[in-house]
Amino acid sequence: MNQSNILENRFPGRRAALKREILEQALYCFNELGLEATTIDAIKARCDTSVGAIYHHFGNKEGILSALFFAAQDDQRHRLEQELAGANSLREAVYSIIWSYLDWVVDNPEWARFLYQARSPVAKGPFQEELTNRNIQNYRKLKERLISFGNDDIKIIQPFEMLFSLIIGPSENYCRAWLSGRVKTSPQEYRKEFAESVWRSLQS
Amino acid sequence: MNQSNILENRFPGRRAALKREILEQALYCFNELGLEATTIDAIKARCDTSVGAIYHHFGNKEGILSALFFAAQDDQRHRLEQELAGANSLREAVYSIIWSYLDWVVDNPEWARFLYQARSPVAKGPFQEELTNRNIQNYRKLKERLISFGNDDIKIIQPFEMLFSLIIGPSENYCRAWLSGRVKTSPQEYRKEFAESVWRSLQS
DNA sequence: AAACAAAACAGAATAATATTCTTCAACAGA
DNA sequence: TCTGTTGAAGAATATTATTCTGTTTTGTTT
Repeated sequence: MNQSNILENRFPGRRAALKREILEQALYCFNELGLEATTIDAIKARCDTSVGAIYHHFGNKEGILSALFFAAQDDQRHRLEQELAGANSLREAVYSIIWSYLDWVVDNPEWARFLYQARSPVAKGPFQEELTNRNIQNYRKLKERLISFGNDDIKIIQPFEMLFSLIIGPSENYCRAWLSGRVKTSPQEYRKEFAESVWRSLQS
Repeated sequence: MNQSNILENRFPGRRAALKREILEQALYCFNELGLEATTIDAIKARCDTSVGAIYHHFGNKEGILSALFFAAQDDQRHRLEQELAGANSLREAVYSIIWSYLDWVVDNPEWARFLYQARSPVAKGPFQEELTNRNIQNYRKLKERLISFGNDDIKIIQPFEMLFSLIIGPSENYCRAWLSGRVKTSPQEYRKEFAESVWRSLQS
């Protein structure tokens, strides 16, 4: 049972019920068994439907993968934009990015886990271009938002392409470790420390 | 053609020639086509051998994947240990970790690319336990090495499990972006900036 | 060198899995 | 009600992974 409503937001209505069900069970299978080890048959069995229905909705296995991936990514980005909208300085913006990221992962661990492992396959599959476009788009928007605050209150010495890695890198690495069980403490416990550390790292 | 000798180090000698060849071509296929899209037949065709030979050497597709993965990981760790051995302070140690990481990725881009995308599958497959053990081992060793310098010259406020993410997170994120083509500038150009930024982030 | 055992290799046969195709049912709009 | 469109089922097919059996090469022992 998924407490979040990522699927309901993206595929609303009664008629999409089976579509959502397939995606939900596929998400479970992918996370539990791994991408390659998950068979259409396994998904079919878990939601008690037919191969015909699955292929009707998604075309092929990659279609399921991509649908899940983009749903998750959009939800994550949506959260980011909400948080970022309230920021009134570069410092607040950096904090927003980090906190919204950590919060989202903690709120949607299964989706986050999937997002990490599905990126490479999606990046190579038939949705390659769509993914690239989205990334460029998101990247540009974020850049403009950050630049909008100006550099006055603090000198940001790093080039921009590096800046993004400095901001999100530590949180991302920790979340991966947490989702894989390598570390036990919830990322949320370190919210403050992550944001402050990053902010320190940005001072010239 | 691979200029590095990761394979020759790990599977030396004349008799392992085909084994190395299979791995090299498999690496190429996995990176080019993706893990799932790579078929045994495609690998077979590229090194002009038989399915029998492939299965004799690796058991199954996951066997190939895992052999490549552990070869790469060991080489990367080896480089880290070499660099780390020369460090005389916590500051130098942090620099060593970051620099050896960036250098290794730049020297072995194909291997690095593979390492990122193969982690999840290997972590779930039959070598799950071996991977976990190695990680625990490496993690412990690194921790002890860092602790050996003492906290005297600088206060490290973060808990240790978080510390590792602060050190390697930014570099890792940037390398992923670089290997996927999202950013163009070589990680090596930012060697200094990455290390200095991280060191700043660690000051209390 | 001859004999033997073990490993390397080849390729046909089989099994597992993804995908297509044909058919029928539910449903929305005229 | 009729009609075209979408949803769904499951048998049939195609693709791919894996097994199995036999042959060759290699290394070792006598």
